[in-house]
Amino acid sequence: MRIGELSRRTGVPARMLRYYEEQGLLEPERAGNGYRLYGGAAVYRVQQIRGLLDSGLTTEIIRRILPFLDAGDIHLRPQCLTPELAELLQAEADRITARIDCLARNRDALLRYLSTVRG
Amino acid sequence: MRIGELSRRTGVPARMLRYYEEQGLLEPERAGNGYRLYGGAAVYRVQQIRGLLDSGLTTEIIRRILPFLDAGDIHLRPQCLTPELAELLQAEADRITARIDCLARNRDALLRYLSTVRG
DNA sequence: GTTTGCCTTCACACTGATGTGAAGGTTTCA
DNA sequence: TGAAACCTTCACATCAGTGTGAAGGCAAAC
Repeated sequence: MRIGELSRRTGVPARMLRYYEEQGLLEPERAGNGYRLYGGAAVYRVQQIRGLLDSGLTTEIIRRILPFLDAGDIHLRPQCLTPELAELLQAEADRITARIDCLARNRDALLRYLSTVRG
Repeated sequence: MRIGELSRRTGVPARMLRYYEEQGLLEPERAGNGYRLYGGAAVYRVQQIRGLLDSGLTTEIIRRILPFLDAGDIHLRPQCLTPELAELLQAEADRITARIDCLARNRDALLRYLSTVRG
């Protein structure tokens, strides 16, 4: 699909799809006329990017961990994982866990208040 | 305590503590000479603010939900909760849940990859 | 063949969170 | 009395993510 359809299907402005590409998060094919061409998987990919951005990750962090988030097959060879990279991924996972804990704690407090007051 | 000590104890630059105050997230007392004076609870409060900011909330959202996050007592009277406010709090709780789901999904994928490759 | 609706790149503006530093007041200590 | 270490306000800069629009190419439809 072209950029307009992807934009419509994800609700993300075409401007941002180009920006995410510039940041190395999307790599669409190009048609002969220069138009960007996205596969169906791009819809999920874009939603994933937006969710992570909205949860406080930067495009730089997302770019680094993105190859390992859908790791079905290709990256499974151990030589892809240098010790430094493993450490980075583990550190990011830990930061994400800290975010989850913080969010869960505060959301629960919010819901507790709501249910108490609502009676 | 004064701003320097709070900064030291939280690791947050004094500059940002003043900014959070400007945004309505902190309300320190003032000494006769104009110095800001924080109570001990400010340490936790600041860490809470930082955690939420790092998880994608804005100072504006934090300001709105903050009074209800520590709701031990004061705000428990139902007349504090207009239907509009309840809706807003519920909507924010839902957004937070969406963030948690997104983060957990991607963190789990990351950890799955790590444990597979590490063997 | 011109209009219409896509698409392209490029540039400039804005916003929120943050860094940096100037200019000056207060307290403490040598 | 003066230096050192606090504090104050104010202003200007930076950075990432986003909005907006200009100038122009391509393609389908009338």
